[in-house]
Amino acid sequence: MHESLTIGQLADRSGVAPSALRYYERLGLIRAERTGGNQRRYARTELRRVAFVRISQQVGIPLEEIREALDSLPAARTPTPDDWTALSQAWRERLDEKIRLLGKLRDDLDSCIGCGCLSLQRCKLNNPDDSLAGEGPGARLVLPRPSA
Amino acid sequence: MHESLTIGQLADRSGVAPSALRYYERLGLIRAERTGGNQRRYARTELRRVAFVRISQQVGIPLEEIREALDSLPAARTPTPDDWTALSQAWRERLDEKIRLLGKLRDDLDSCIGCGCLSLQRCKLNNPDDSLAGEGPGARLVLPRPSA
DNA sequence: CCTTGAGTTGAAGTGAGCTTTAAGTTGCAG
DNA sequence: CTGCAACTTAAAGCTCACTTCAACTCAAGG
Repeated sequence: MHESLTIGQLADRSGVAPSALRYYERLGLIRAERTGGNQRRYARTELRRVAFVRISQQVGIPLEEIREALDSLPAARTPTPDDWTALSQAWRERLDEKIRLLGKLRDDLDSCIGCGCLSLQRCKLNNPDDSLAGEGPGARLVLPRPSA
Repeated sequence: MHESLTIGQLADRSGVAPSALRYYERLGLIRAERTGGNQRRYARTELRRVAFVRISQQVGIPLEEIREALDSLPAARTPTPDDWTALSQAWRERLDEKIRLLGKLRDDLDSCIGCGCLSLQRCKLNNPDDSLAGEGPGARLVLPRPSA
């Protein structure tokens, strides 16, 4: 038991529930071999994939986009650290941008809340170009969402 | 027509859909008077409440918590700028914390993705104490969510 | 061999935050 | 006073990211 992991072991090691792991597999985020009895067996490298998924979620990236990113990893060989680093580079830019926007929100917060402006429309806090928008789930047309 | 606003006018000015405004009202986030014909009429100060709701959402605060915060505003008189500033102070702390955590995530990202660690459990990126967790919607036990 | 815990599936449920729909009422411009 | 856009409601629908359930099957220790 150190070549491959059962779903329970992967769950314990990753901190992600088995049901979530099965869900991720359905979405194509991770993959598993099967035993003769149809049970999942995970290569240890899947642990890294799961880690990447969780980190990406914390950056506020939806699973579908994470899947697209993971699809860019070489399928033939086991991804090298360099592959992973390349992948995380784009995320890092999003992270930087998010941090920048939150900083702006913070700087604007007191002045805008305390000011006389009653219009979100003109308010710099609601400027679409500066929006932190377009994050998560839910059924909306255009609007922002909470995030990590 | 500059004493009170119709729902359409508030929607236009706030950038929030009428359906969302009605939803906010059901949750107790905003209030409206009614005309003889049962249509909503909003005081201009409601614009500020809507602004506060949207800003708070960008900070990653769920509507229920936003409601609790808004409930702390004086009901009797129209809230002063000072009232709003006091209210936003707590949010500002959350914002600072969020920014700090995202910064840490960013600093750890390359090193952890590039490193040999395969365990989210021990990895500083997944340390519960450092978690960006507990954000948004969805049915989960413990886990983080995307955010602004 | 037998029991028991761990794993399997598909389908349905959950929760946040809305939107959409249906069926009707109001308000104001012409 | 008529016509039409804007409003009203309750209920149902939607997305995301999962969890829970029911009904099994598998794997391994005693």
